[in-house]
Amino acid sequence: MNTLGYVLLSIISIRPYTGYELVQIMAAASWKANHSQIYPLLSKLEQQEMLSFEYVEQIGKPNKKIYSITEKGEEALKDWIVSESPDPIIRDEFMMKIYAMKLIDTNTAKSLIEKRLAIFEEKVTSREATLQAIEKNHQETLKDITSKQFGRYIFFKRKHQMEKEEISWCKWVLSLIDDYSKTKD
Amino acid sequence: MNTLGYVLLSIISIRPYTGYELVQIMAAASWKANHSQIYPLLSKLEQQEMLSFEYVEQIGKPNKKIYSITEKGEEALKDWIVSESPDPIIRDEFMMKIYAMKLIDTNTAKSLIEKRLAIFEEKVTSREATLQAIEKNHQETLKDITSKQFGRYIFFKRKHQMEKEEISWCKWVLSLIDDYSKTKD
DNA sequence: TTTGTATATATCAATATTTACATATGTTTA
DNA sequence: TAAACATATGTAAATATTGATATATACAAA
Repeated sequence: MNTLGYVLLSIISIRPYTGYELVQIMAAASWKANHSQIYPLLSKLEQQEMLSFEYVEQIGKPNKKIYSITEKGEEALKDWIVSESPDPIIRDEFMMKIYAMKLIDTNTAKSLIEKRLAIFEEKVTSREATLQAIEKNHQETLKDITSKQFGRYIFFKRKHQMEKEEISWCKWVLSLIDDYSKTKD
Repeated sequence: MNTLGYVLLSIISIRPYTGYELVQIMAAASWKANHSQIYPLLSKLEQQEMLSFEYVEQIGKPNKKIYSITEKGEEALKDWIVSESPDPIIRDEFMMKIYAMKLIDTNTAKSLIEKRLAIFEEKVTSREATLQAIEKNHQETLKDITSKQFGRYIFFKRKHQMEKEEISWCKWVLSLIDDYSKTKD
C-alpha cells in the first residue's frame, strides 16, 4: 500500500466517510488529492479488505459508498503509525516566489503579501469554526487522549496555529516594506 | 515550464548554483526534489535559454556546472511571481498519523511526539545558524527590501517560526498526555 | 581494508499525481 | 433561463516524482 492509502485509513479510522468527503478532508488538511486518485485507491483498499463499504441509495442526489475501516485495515494502520515518518514535504509556491522578491517592485510585492494575508485570514476563520464545533460537541472527551476526537482535535489545533503564524509573518513583512518605503521618502 | 522549473529559477536568481547545491537547498526548504529531477530540468532550462552554465573543472572532486539565470529566465520568473499561487501542499505523514492517535497506547504516542520534538529542535538549531550567518554577513542590506538577500532572509525567518511552533505544539500535546496519565492514577 | 560519506552529474523504470473526459440530478446565481 | 455549483463516482492520458543504477575521486570511520 502507498502513503496516501494509509492516510485515508487514518481518516476513516475516526469514522466512516465517502470518497467525496475524503477529497474535501484532504484539501482542508492541505494534502490535496484529486478524486481521480481517491476513488481508485478506495476500491483497491476495499479489495485488499482494509476497508469495507456500504452502498447508500439517495433521492435527488447521486448514490454513494460509505467506507469503514476493517480490523485488517486497523492493524495495517497501527504498523504504519509506529513506523518512521519522513520529513514533511511543503510545496508552497508563494514562499518560493518570496525568495526572488527583489525582482518585483515594492507595490506589487506588497499586494502579493496582502493577498496571502487575506487568504490565510479566511482559512483561520473557517478553521476556528471547525474547532469550535469540536469543542462544543466533544467537550468532555477532548481531554481523553484515547477518544476518537482527540487526534483530530490536536491536528486541527496545529493547523490553526500554523495559519495564525502565517498571518503574523505577513504583517511583519508588510511592516518591513512600510519602514523601507518611509526611508526612501 | 513546470512549477519546479520556476522554483529553481527563483533560487538561482539570488546567485548561481550547481545542481548538487540546489538539491540541498530544496531539501532545506522542505520542497524535496531528487537529483534525478533536478539535473534533467536544469539541462532543459539551459536549452530553453532560461539558464546558462559555466563548466568548472576541479581537482580531487568531480567537475561541476554552475548555473546562472539569463535575462529571458528572469522575465519568465517575474511573470510567474505575479501569477496566482495555488494553496500550499503539505504532505506531513506524522500529522496524518496523529489523526488516528487513539489506536496506539499512551507511551508509544508519547515517544512518537518526543521524537518529532527532537527532530524539530535540530531543525531550529541549524536554521538559527543559517539566520545568524545571514544577519552577520548582510546586516546593512537586510532592511533593504530590494536587496538580493531580503527574500531569502524573510523566507528563512518564516521557516524558523514554523519550526519553533511545531516544538511548542509538541510540548503542549505532551502536557495533555501527562495530564491525562495523572487522572488515570 | 572495506564500508560509508561527501562531492558531482546522468539516465531509466516504477509509481504517484494532475488534468481532462464522462455521467447524472438538484439548487443557486447571473 | 442559461450557466455555474454542489453532490457523487468513475476512467484514461499526461506529467511529476521517487527509487534505482551508473561513474569517479577523496576522506573518514569501522
